[in-house]
Amino acid sequence: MAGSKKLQDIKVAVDAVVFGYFDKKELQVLLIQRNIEPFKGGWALPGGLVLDDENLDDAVKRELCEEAGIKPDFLEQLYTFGNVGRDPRNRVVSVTYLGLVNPSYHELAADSDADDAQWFGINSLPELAFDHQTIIDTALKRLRTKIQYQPVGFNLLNGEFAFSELENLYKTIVGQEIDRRNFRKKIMSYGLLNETDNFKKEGSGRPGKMFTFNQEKYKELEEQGFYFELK
Amino acid sequence: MAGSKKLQDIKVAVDAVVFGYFDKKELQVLLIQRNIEPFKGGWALPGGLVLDDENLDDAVKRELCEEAGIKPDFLEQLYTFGNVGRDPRNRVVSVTYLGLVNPSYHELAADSDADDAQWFGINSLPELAFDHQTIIDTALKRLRTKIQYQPVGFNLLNGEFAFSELENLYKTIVGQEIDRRNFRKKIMSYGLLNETDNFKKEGSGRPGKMFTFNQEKYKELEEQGFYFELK
DNA sequence: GCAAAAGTGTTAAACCTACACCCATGG
DNA sequence: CCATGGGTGTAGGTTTAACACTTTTGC
Repeated sequence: MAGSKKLQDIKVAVDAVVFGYFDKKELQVLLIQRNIEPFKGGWALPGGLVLDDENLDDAVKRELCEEAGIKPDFLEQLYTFGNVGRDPRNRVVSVTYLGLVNPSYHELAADSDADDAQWFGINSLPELAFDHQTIIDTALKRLRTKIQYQPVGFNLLNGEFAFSELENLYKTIVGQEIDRRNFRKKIMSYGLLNETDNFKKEGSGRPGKMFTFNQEKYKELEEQGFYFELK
Repeated sequence: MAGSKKLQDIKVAVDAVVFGYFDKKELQVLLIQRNIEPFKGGWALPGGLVLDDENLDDAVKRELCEEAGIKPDFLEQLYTFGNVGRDPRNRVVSVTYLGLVNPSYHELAADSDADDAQWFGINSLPELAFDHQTIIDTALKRLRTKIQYQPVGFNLLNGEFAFSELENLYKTIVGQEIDRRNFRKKIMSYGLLNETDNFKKEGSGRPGKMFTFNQEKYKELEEQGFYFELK
């Protein structure tokens, strides 16, 4: 760390790309309508400046809570965007996060000042402020990769889910057909799903068994060098 | 981006973990001896504050050039460390990078103000300033993972290398024995190595053919959805 | 001719892929 | 009884893993 230059004038922000997966259609992204300039009235990722005495992780969590009443089930650092000129006002370096929430957040809470927060389908996003479209692209790419070697998909489902929901989720995220039988065999072979006594009731057709993901067992296996992997 | 709070007082720095691989032993990390407080006289990663009108990537490149006369063959963002208290003076958020250099950097340039830059074996690091040990740990972990699904190892070798050098590199980084025959078959099967007419002269035993890595072909294949992978 | 590293094939096991029919439910 | 989605097995091909001897060179 050198630095003998005048006074650095750079702001540090955090922004989050939070994905949700509701009603078996496309992935959704959480956006906030801006009520200040620049891009006033436009849509942007939730986020904001980091407080002086606040860790980065805490800052994102705070912003998500304040702006949308959301506590993601999964949240990890994505990438730091800091090019000159990405914010027209002054230099802002933004540490971005990738978040995943379960379907209980479909209806955004009426508590909090969340009235300008909204879910948008990944394929029908509005024009976005700053370089936020790039950030979303980066997040999507990461999610697509990550879901193939870490069991993060479960964070987008309810605690209890039918197998077909998992199937649809993977089809949606990876964006291609999967072989139902092979997929089930593979997932089941890891022994990470616990069968419950419940059955999926909504929808037509034969009701499917509900499963839960065994997080503890996964952690255990992981420590022994096990790698979740789909191909 | 909310922010109506007083004035944010956070500095933005970049730091780099640059790895080198020389004389077939352990991986080496580039460290700089600090000549200012805090940790004056101690060892730290190369890096420093970002200039107001400078992109993050440019900032790391500049610092590496200034502090050690090095231009890495491979350089990518690693992680952003920004916890309160990681710098005893004031709040510093550090965007860290992972860099790889080829063996021509073994002797650090006499140009530049590089006299306090030095290579340290990954297993014999001195006490490090700030949270730099954590950063190195993160970088090592990333390198170990990355080398298994992206051909980054070649950036640690000379343009022309013997197969055994590649072998040793993988053994060193992954930290376990590999089957020479299977490894060679696998690598060769990708058709990404060009045979040269040269032979390795140093060392005893039968001289090995020298190869070069075909970067162009790799880029091409990559665009067609090809994934380099070792297992 | 000895020590040191380079070069090379085969076989069994594991894993992946492709593929189609019957089952349980609600209407 | 029909429509809808749930649940299941097998065979062929590909990939991985394990394993040891011959070749070339310098000394």
